[in-house]
Amino acid sequence: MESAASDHSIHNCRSIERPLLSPETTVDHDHHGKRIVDELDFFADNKGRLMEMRDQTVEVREEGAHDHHGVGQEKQLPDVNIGLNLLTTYTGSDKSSMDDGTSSSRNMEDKHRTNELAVLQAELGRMSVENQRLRVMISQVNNNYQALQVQIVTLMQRQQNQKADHQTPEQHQMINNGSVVLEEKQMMNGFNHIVPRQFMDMGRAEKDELSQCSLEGCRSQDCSGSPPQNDIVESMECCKSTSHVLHRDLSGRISTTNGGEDSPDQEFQGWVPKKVSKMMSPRDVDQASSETMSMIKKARVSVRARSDASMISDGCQWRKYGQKMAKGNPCPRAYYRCTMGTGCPVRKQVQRCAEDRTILVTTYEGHHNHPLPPAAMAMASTTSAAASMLLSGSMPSADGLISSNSFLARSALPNCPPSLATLSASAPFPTVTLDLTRTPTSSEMPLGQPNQLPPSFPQNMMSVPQILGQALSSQSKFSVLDSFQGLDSATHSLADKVNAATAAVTADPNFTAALVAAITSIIGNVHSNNNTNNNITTRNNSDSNT
DNA sequence: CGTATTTGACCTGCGC
DNA sequence: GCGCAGGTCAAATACG
Repeated sequence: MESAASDHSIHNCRSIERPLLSPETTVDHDHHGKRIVDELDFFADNKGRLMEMRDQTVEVREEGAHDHHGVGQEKQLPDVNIGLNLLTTYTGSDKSSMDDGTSSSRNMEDKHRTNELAVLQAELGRMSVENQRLRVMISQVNNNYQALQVQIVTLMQRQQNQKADHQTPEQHQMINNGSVVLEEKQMMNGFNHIVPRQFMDMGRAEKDELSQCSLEGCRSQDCSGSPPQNDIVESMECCKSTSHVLHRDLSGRISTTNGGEDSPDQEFQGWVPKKVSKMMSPRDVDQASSETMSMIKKARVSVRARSDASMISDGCQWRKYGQKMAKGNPCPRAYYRCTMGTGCPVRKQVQRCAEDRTILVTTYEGHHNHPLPPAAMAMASTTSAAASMLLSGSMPSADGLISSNSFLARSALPNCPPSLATLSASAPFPTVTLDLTRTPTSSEMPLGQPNQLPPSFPQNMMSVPQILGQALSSQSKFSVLDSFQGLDSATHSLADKVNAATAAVTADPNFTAALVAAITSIIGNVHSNNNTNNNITTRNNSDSNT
């Protein structure tokens, strides 16, 4: 009976999706030759704007550089210069041959153009100053971030030393095992590179640490049935084990003794086969579930966007592994997993809104354990930061439990309009919802930014990096820090600077996409390109040299 | 033939 | 304990 209804519903929904798969619809092929059916390119508009902005930024910087040397405008502004020379030549050499009547009018025209030129020059000068100010701000942000990073590394090393001093005999035995020693070495070798990623993936790191622990637990205790992991997974797990130290120490919550180290919660094992969890003893499972599920929730980031496409393109490769009818929604929910990295734990659910089927709801869960292409960096960093923020806010601090709702609402997304980003810590999973189907009102726009976004979808998508950049790249990260460490003053001042920089950036929508994407990339992937923040300037410098 | 998708079955958690 | 719903698995199928 129900199945008949479900089938009917499925059929109905397919009738919605089928046209998208019809020959006249776009069936895309990415560079890997894999088929991507009718995706909405989430950052296509953004990318285009990024390219535009890059060019514009280069121009501004060139002008600004000349401006600082006090050089005249003729060299630096060839376009304007051409007009000026033409005017000068024209009014000078041909003046005698000109009719008197036309001559006076041309003089007026020349004066008018000269005034226009002066206005333009003043505008350029103002833009140059603004540009310089933004560069200084970004530089300050980067410096402060690096300083914090150093503190984190120092803290991690200190805690790791303490951990080594207090290792249980079991752990000593594990480390004496050859493979584990190798992992430890790899971990330490990649230490400096891992830190920023861990910093971003703190929320997931907690899950990952558990998966790592569960795997190690299998190796050390039930090695007989443990399936061999490939090298990639091994190395990734090494990274996770480092984050394990970081997060446990910072949160001060996860027990370092006996079963806590081996908590085999299947919920956090990424794509480890179920066989692994089944090999856990019931005692371990119980202990793990009691320890982890009581304090950890699965953080999710949900994005609502209007789209006729069956899936939004976020730069990652996804493989569909299931589809299910959800209660209360006639449209089926599709389940995807990331296939860009081996054993990547990231999943996403795609479902159309029951009330408005033009709205596509994409829910991300987990953090990528592999390098991401630039196109995927923005969304991945966003979801990572949002999930981390959510977990950090819902996790207890040293002073006690932080109310996730109030804490997050006030500190995590202070610049994000409530209508665009909402936080929910309700069961079963805490979720950040970014509603891209709405346009913020002027009163909702952060930092007094005027509402310049028409409600049409492509324009609306421009709000994504704004929201993400403001709310997640800056604020959420610091809220994570605040909840973990006693770096309040430093981080608050840093947050203030980021706020100021963000305010300056968002004041000019033309800069928003490029700068926010850059900042997001910096925060999300500092370890791989620690000078990414300088890329804006260095690249422009190199461009200006060419 | 290899890979991706589909889809029914199965597992798990939760409420009653 | 039972049923429901969400989530995942894996064999079957489709596709290039």
